[in-house]
Amino acid sequence: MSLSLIITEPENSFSFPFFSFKKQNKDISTKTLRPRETDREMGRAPCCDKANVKRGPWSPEEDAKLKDYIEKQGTGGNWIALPHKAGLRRCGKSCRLRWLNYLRPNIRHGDFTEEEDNIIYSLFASIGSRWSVIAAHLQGRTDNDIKNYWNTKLKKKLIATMAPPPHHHLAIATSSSSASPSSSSHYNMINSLLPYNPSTNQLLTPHQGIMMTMMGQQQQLFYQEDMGNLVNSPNRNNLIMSHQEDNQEQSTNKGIMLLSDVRSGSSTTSTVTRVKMEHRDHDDHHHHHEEDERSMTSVVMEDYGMEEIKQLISSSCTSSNNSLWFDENKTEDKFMLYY
DNA sequence: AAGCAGGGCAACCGCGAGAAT
DNA sequence: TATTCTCGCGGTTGCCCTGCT
Repeated sequence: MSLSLIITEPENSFSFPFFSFKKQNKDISTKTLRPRETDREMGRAPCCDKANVKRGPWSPEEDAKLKDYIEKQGTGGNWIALPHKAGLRRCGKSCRLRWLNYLRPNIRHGDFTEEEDNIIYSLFASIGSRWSVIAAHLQGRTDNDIKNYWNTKLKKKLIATMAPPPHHHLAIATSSSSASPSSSSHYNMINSLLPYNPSTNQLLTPHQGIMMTMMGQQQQLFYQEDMGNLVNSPNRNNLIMSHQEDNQEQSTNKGIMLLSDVRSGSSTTSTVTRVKMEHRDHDDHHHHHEEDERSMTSVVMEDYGMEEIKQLISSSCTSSNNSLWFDENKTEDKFMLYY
């Protein structure tokens, strides 16, 4: 049994509908040359003279000064120099924050509508806590506002309206099944959860899925199985896909299929990974799955590109229990099939 | 009325990334 | 190419207000 699942990842970020994360730059060879390290060693000069700048709440006079200056002169593309020019004893970052979150025109505060709630739910489910992106979808709202609203109200609202998950959870970790490990990135997502509603034996909608993610409970163990690699080359436009004959009961045949691309020169390698769920209180299932993993066979599907694979899987989603999610915000050829 | 606890929110902090030099 | 500067982001902090005892 493997609790880790590695997804090949060609870009710098990766998001699932229920959690997202940024790829951290762990390249030691370049990291040692990064400005951050150099700055730290040398003692980075602060962006402003902390001793001579005012901190804390803004007074109406300061607000007026800042607003007046920006409306007349603009920011000039330099927030650091702005407070001096505007006659303010404030840090440039503080000015920027004040302007963006409070003073700029058409800002709205408080009284989030039901529609806005739903947008936040939906976007949080698909991209996670990228508040600036979420804010971009809500006219007049700032990322700070949404973040505060989420942390203080929406989260509680969700918890209050949804029952805690009784039995099932999906703990997902990353693992690699890539045929080209040199181009792979490994992500550790052990604490993340995938959506699944045990009472209906179905995966959850994005809205519902947030709840599971937020609960932070991992009462169940799940495992992943490798489904092999898809190889899609312009020169050899075949797909080689390992698959497994699944003769398990329908009730256990629930999970998530992850497809992701790794481009290497003219060819693209796509990793296919299926994550399945199991009942912790049924260890027999657990062993049964392990046996199944060994019975993988290979087939060749001619003339399928990534788009065709998507369509193929899409067209196979005839059951209402299935859903296919593409990452609308990313450009990678990556999607998930819930089944 | 005073003290305390919790919630809400504005502001701060530190970091990564990209632009500029 | 290496270094520095600046911006923008998300997480965190801390103040203030409100309600409860």
